[in-house]
Amino acid sequence: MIEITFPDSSVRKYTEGTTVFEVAKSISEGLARNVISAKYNDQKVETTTELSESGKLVLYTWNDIDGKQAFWHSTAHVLAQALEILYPEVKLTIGPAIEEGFYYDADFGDKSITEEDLEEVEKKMLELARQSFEFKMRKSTKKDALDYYKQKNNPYKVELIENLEEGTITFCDHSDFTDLCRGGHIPNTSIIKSIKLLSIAGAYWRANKDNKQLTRIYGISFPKQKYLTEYLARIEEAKKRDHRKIGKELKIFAFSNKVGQGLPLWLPRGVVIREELENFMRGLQKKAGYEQVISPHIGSKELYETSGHYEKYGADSFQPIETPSENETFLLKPMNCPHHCEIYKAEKWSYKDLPKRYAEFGTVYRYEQSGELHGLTRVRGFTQDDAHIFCTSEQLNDEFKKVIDLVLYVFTSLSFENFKAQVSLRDPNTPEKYIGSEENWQIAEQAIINAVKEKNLPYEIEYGEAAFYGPKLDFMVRDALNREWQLGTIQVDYNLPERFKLEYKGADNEQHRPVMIHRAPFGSLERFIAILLEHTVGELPLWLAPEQVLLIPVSEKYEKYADKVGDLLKNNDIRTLFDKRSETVGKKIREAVLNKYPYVLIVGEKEEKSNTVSVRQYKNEEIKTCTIDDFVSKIKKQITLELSKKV
RNA sequence: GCCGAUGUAGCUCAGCUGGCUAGAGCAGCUGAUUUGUAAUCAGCAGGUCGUGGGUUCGAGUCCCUCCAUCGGCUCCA
Repeated sequence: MIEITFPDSSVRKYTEGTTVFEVAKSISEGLARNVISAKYNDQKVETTTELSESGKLVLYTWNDIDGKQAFWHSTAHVLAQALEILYPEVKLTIGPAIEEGFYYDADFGDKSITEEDLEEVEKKMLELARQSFEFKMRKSTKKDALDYYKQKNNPYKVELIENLEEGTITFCDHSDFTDLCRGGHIPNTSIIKSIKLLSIAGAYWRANKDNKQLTRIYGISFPKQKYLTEYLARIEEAKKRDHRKIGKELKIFAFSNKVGQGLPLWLPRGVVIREELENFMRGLQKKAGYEQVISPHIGSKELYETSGHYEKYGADSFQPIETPSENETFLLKPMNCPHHCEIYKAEKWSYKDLPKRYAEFGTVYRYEQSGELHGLTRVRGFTQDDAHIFCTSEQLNDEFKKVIDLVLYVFTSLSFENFKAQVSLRDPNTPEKYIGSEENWQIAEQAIINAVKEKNLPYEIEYGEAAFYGPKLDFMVRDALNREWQLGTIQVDYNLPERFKLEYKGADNEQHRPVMIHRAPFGSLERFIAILLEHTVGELPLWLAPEQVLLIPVSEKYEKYADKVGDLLKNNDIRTLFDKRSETVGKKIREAVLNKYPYVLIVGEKEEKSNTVSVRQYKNEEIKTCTIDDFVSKIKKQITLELSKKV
């Protein structure tokens, strides 16, 4: 007999060799029907796996992430099988489950697969799935495995196997198809009811661009047709809130081939949003003891040689700007920090002066690879809400926490709740990628971890994601299509102060080196606004709306009164638009709704007589009538409320 | 940069396997209408069919180049 412990810590006894499925059945028939995968002693197992020793068992159904992963990974096997049938020459590589769905990377040789071919593959997959093949794991010796793939002329699998330990090599069979696999499958193919192959992409073998590029086929599958329909509907819905679409519709930004790719043009309505956000940030920073500075868009090559950026990124950046004078070279600034270091150096400082906090909405230029550009979230010219804090080591922890508070305040004010903190540390295996001493790195990394812990911020640690000059804390947010983007960032830097020989006079009358904190709560205004547009579907809070009020007179006769109302609103700094066109009220309202104006005011005979306005709020068909003064104070109150959300 | 797809009017799109002067809706302009809470009517104008080359009697349609965009990969200060 063996003892099996379940997640609720209950223990049951079974005879040796009982399968996972039978265990599920002993609990309930329903569970047995739905169990599709399991973990035994933290190892992925199949439902057919026989349990031969006591241990901890976790059963998974479709509703568990691990269940879905097994489901999708199993579907990848079916995809591979279909590919082998339809393209006998194909060389299979790997096919894992991903966050949503699965992919399979394959080498099709000279043949190129297009999206039109996917339909046929999909059909074949469904045809195979319906035949209810069981997934069965089989052990193999290293030699047999190598022989099998050598005979199949598949160098990729051979490479994979060569890196595996003897005794750990398993295959998964279903139907007459077999694939090298470590396990984690559903019982059989028949529970895959619907499959959608989504797209084709190139992907390098082992994610190394020096290797051959393989064809990657992405797909997703479900145990019910209904789930696929819902999934596709959700994707469609997400596309509607894509900031590129909203930005065009609401005339917020544009791109022009003539100006250049990745260089956004801000339209007047977009500029209102930007300026409001900038003013908001300026206000917060002023309160928090920051000082605004301004630096030019270019800097001499020497500046970046001092900072170390030239050596590190010079070749992959916008190339140097030459002048009529010889030996005079400038670079477009890829970041503001070197300039701010020089601002710090413009004066001599005592420990009593620190921390110095220099803030600037600094526009920087980075030569991103063309394939990587993406709307406003990945561009070649953008404006950071940048600031650099120069402080003593003793002040570091405190300053870092203050910055976290600021970032959290900003996020909360804009109703971003779905973000996560990522602590980015060095990749311990490639120390040569980073500049600065080991000791300083350790101090900096510890400072971040301490601050995050003290703030009770949920976080995860990513090794190898640090900047080359220091570790960082990033705030990650997902876009409408579930892609993850970095917004706010806080970075500790011991290196630039060293390189620029920054100093302050300590209480001991000796010169000391300050610590530098880089931080940008928005990250960049471009990316922040992009995510904000998706987050709000373009329905911005009142304080950010490019136009807050649209005025519609019922007919020409009431334009005079409308003008009076408009003047009053404008005198109160309420952004007001007046629709004087000779169109019907119905049409004007329709357009106002499409443009997502927060308030529409309609004025006619009634209103003129009583000195009132008819108020129609966005997404609210209920019409309210109030005096102009009441309306003005209502708007002001709403904006104050929006801006004073508490963390 | 790499793999794959796409590119027709300001916007959204139609244009079958190559065949009259390339179409529609919205936006725009002109006129009529003076409107009470999601589209008033009529007329007009607007396109070197992304770019450059080629095949053909004939190219928006077929082939190649380049550019841009989209989905990924790689990269990311």
